[in-house]
Amino acid sequence: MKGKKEKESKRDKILNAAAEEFIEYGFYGARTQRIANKAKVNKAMLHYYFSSKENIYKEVLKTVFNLLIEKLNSIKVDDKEGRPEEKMRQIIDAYNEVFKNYSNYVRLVIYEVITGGRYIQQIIFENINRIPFNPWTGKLYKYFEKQIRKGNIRKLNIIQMLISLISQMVPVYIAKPVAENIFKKLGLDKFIIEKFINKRKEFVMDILKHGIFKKSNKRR
Amino acid sequence: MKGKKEKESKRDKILNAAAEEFIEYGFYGARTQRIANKAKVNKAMLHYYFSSKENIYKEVLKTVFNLLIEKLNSIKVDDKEGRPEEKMRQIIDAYNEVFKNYSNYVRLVIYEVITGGRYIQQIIFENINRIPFNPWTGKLYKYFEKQIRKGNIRKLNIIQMLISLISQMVPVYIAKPVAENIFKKLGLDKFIIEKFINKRKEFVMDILKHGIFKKSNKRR
DNA sequence: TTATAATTTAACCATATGGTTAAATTCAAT
DNA sequence: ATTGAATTTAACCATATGGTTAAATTATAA
Repeated sequence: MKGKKEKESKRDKILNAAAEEFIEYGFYGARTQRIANKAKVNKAMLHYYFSSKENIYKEVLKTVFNLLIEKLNSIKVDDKEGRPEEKMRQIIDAYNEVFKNYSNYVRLVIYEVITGGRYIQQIIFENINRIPFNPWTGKLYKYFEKQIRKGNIRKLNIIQMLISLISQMVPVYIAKPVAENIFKKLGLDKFIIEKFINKRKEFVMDILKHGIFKKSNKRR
Repeated sequence: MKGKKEKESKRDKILNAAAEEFIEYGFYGARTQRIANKAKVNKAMLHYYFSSKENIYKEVLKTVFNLLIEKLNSIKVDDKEGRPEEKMRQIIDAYNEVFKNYSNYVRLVIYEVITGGRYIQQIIFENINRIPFNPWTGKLYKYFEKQIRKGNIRKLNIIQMLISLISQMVPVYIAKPVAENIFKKLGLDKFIIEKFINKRKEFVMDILKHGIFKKSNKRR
């Protein structure tokens, strides 16, 4: 999970193996023996390093969360340069890239949320200030706040807008395997899906361009 | 799961109990003994009616899928009446109502998709013609196709647009419990979440109004 | 090299698990 | 009331499960 230069520690091997297992089976369906097999360790090592299956899951979630937040936070939203529209494009590109490259981790976060989110809510609570779209300190939030103040985008609820931005991008990566199998069953070329997904960010940009920017900012 | 007038059959009791169990624990984490307890039947009855845990899951998924599709298909998209913008509002209202009222079933579908979708892909394949947004026979698809032809909305990819429409509405219902717990931990009133969610469809309508309708169709 | 700490192992544990089976019970038709 | 079919039950099964433990092995420091 961390691409460190030195040999992967046993603890990290376990975490990586566990992440795979939780992504595929969820917490309740994950099996400690399978995790041990994947990590090529004796099952008791899981308990030596983590004490319980639950602790492994918590640690995996924390690690996944930290990685995703780090990636999302590495996106520059400094408004000193670039037209607002161009900046929006960069944000969409960058976010899309994260969701695309880490779709398995996104999958795990979604699993956690749909099964009640008891663990991730604590993680979010403890890291609320690191989240780029939190309405108190989030740098992405502040960026859009400023654009509204400057008159570049319409006055609207920023959180609602950010939910729209993110929620339009995520599903295609999550549903891709299913869509491809269905296309296969329909005798269609799954290459169509790839093309469709590659167009997704452009479509989202198009909708948001028309949807939130003031008219004078738009290039037809 | 089916609100029939007569007393709920034992088979249906099992399906309802199983749906609850699968929603909470997923397929792999669900336990047949718990399903039996929830349904107030002896565990062997699950096998008498359904043969295996897998068959129960398939049947639950099929039933959930059928119900959701039925609800989504009951929405009139006849374009003989009402302005396109008003019609869009009705579609958003109606879809929002389905996602809100059946958020647990949506949760299960999402679970199935993120864990590989092996069962639901077959269900979708077999019912492709009933899906309102399928690009060959879907009535929602055809509706938007016509609006584009009539010049009421911009020329755009309809599937991309429908993904945008749906994907903007679903997450708030899925994340609601988690968000409420986080707000609670932050000492904030969870009533804010309820208000926020109630505004969601209006926001989605606003974005799509600006985002897809041609200029002469818009009321500022 | 030795002693200690850290890591790892193999065996174990009590219980859980999806599924099976034969007997008991209930239902429906005559 | 009787018979056969359908349903239900209690017990069972072989294996799986998360976790425990003491011994063995390895690593580290002096």
